[in-house]
Amino acid sequence: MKRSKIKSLYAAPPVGQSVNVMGWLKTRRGGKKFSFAEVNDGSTIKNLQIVLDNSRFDEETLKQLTTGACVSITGNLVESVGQGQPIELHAETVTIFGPSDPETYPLQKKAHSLEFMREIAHLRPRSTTFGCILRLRHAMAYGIHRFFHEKGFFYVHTPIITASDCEGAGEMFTVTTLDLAAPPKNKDGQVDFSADFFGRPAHLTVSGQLNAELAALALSDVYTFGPTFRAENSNTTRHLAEFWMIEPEMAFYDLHDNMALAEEMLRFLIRLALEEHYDDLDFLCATYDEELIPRLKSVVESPFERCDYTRAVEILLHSGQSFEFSVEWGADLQSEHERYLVEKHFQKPVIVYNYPKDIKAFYMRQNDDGKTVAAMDVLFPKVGEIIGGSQREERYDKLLERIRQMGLPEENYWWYLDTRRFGSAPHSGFGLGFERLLTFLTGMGNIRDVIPFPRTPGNAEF
RNA sequence: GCCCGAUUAGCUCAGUCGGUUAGAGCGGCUGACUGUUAAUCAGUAGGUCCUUGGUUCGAGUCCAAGAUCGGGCGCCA
Repeated sequence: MKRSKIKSLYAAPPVGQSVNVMGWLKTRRGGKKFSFAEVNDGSTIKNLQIVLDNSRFDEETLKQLTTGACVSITGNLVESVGQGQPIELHAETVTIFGPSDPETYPLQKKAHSLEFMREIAHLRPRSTTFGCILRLRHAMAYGIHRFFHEKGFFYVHTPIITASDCEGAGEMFTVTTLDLAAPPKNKDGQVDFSADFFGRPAHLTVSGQLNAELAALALSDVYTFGPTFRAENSNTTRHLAEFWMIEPEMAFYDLHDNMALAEEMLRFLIRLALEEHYDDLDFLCATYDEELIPRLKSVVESPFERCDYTRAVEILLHSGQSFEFSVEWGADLQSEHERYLVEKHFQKPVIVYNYPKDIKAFYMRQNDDGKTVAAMDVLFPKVGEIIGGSQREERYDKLLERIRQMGLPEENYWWYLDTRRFGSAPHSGFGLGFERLLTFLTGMGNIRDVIPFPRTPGNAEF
C-alpha cells in the first residue's frame, strides 16, 4: 500500500478507507483494552492519532511503541469518536522501523528549553518547535525564489570561495591546503601563498554582492541566495559565523526603488507565511510569544516608515531619552537608537537612509551634499537591522577615489572597476539576512534556533 | 573582545544562617483503569551538587582560578 502523508490525510480525509502512514511517535497512552499513540511525519504540525486494540497485537510490539520510535502503521481511517481530532487511524498492522529506548531518548513528551534543544541539535528536528521552524524556513526560501522569479529576476550563483574582501572590512575565514604545521615561507618569512591551492590567499565569502553586480550589469535584475561566512567574534542572539543571505542587485534602480523593493519583498514573505503556514505560526505564537501574529500582521498591513539619517538623529536628540551612547550626527546608530526609532517613536518598521559616508562602505553612491551616501537600512521591531543596502557608485572616478581614500588594495578590484569603465549603469541592491528574517517571523529570541546547525565562535558541533 | 548572570536527578528547578541522611514537579519504569488528549491514580528507581584549589571542626552553600551555558554591548545581515 502506498504511504500517505499526514498532511494529505487531514486535507482530504479518505474516511472508511485503508491507509498507511509512516512517522515518529510523539506519545503513547496505554489503557487496558486500547492504546492511543500519536504519530508525526513532519509533513504538518498535526499528529495523527492511532488507536490500537491491545488484543490484536503482541506485547512486544506494544512495548516498542515508545516516544521517538519510528513506525509504519496500516489501518482504517475513521472519524474520531473522541474530542480533539477529526480523524484517527484504527491500526491493523504495525511495523517498528526503529525502536527508541525511552530511558535514554532525550526528547520527552514534555516541553524542553530551547537551550537544551541546542545541545541535541541532531534530534531537535523531531521536536514540534523545530518542525515548525524548518517548515517555515523552507517556506521562506521558496517564497524568496518565487518573489524574484515572478518579478523577472534571475538567480545567479556567486562564488563561496573568493580572493576579494567585499567590504574591505570584516574578518574572513581562510581557505587553504597548505600544511599549517609547516607552511612554505618566502624570503621575508611570510607564508608563501603562491604555493597554495589557488596560488594566492583565498577566503570564504562574506557577501556575493560584488559578483551579483557584475550579473546585474548584464541581466538587469538578479539575486543571489547562498551561505556567507564571517569570522567575527560576535557573541549575540543576532549573529552567526555561517548564515544565508539574499542579495538582489538591480540595474536602473535608484535608492528609493531599492527601498520599495525591500519593503515589497518583506511584506510578500510575511503575508505568504501567514496565509500558507498559519498552523506553525500559531503554535509558536501560543508557545513562545503571544505578540507574534499581531506583530506579523501589523508589518503586512502598514507601510514602512522612511526616515533619512539626519532626521533620525534629530528625532533621537529631541526624544528626551537618555541613551548609553550619545547621539551625534556622523556616528552610526546604536542598537538602542534603532530600537527607540522602531519600537517607541514610529512603532513600525523603519527604513533609515542617506547615512554619513564615513561610516559606510566604499561602493555606496555619494550624494550631492558631499557628506552622505545613498545607503539604507531596514530596521524591524525586536530584531533590529534586517536589511542593509544602497545605491551603488556607478561613476568610475568617484569609486576609484573612495577605494583609494579608504586604503583598499586597488589591484584587487580591477574587475569591479571595469564594470564602471564599460557601460556603467546606475544600480542598487541590498542584503537580507535570511536567519534574521526567520528570527522575526518565528518570534525566536536567538538566531541559533532558526538554523539547523548553528556555527558560532567555539561551536561547530553536528 | 567587554560587562552581567547561571551551572544541583534524564528535563525544569528549590535547597533558609555553612551543620550531620540533598528535595520537588515533569519524564522513565512497574501496576491499576472500558476511548485517552502533555490522561488519571498508586508505587518505584534515579545524584562526580561543573572542575581544581583554598577557608573552616564541618562546604551544594563562602573565596579564587578555569570550563561550559545564557543575557546585554560592540562588529553587522
